[in-house]
Amino acid sequence: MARRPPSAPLAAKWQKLAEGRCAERGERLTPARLAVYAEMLAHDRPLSAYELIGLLEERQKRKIAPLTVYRHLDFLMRVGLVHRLRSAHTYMPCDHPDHTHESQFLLCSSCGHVDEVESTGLETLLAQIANERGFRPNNTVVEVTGVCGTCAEQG
Amino acid sequence: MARRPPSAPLAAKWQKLAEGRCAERGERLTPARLAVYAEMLAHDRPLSAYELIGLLEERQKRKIAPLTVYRHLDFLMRVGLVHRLRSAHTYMPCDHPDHTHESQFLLCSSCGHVDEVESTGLETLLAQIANERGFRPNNTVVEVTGVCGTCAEQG
DNA sequence: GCCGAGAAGGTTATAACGTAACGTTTTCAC
DNA sequence: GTGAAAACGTTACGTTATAACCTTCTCGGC
Repeated sequence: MARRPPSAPLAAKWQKLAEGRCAERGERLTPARLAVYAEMLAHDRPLSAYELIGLLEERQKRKIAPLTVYRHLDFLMRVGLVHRLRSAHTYMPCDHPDHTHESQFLLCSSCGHVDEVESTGLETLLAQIANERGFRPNNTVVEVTGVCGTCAEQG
Repeated sequence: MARRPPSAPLAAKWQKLAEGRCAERGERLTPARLAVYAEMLAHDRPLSAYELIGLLEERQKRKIAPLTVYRHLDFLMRVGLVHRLRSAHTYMPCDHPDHTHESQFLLCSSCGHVDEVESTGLETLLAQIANERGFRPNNTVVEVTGVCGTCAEQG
């Protein structure tokens, strides 16, 4: 890459965490990948791949192909920095990037907020259910759509 | 509709259950809706909306618009006869159509088989997690992708 | 330094999934 | 029969995701 593309501002703390996560796995956190991650962190809500494309194009003043962003998203999910929300066809940064884990999500259909939950009890129970059936889990999706506490109070 | 469209053969038992389910809710199980349901029952695997369109077009020898099938699928999901698998963008008939319930799914990435599980323990736990956060659940997706017992044995 | 292998990135095109807007037909209570 | 609501059809479109292929970059070994 001739020049590093302009990126959203990224708190040093997050960048360190991201670099560490990639280094652990012998993966490369390239500027292009970092730019996608930074763009996601710059917004406090889940973004669709095409929203990301639009934001990145605006920031970098150039055309970006869908495949490019999808590849970066795949990478970021592989190293555990990003989650995909299948119910909403959106992606969001992991709220607990300091360790690898399965997550569960509570998606508010009113305000769009997503609460990332880590319930070991739930994970254990799911593992048990799979185990009873000789099933070897690979990837688990737990997404609850509804109305969050804040929105529920407001009517 | 002038003539009832030719449908996949449908065991009387399933049709009775489907009619019962619709009657309970004051919903109409029209021939077009039944045709979609029957097509799904005629295959022992989850089908995508567009696979369904193809199968129905072949059987009925006429063009069918995507929207038509999506509407019928929405109806069938609303009355609880059909589930949507978000991980796979597919739809399958409910394995326990004799009562309403939340389901969890084990999807085998090797043979494509889907095991529909009903764990009240899991439902309770999910309800508890939501409740602790003041969250009012509306729809819950639990999908575990992996390798089923049969495929795991075969290597 | 340089060179080769593999990872990463870019480009074009297209497949797959899903919905909007609008008008017509059917059903059913009255 | 008649009016209202549900169901259905048609055209067009928007969104999400991947295929195939080629170029560029990175990094270890010489």
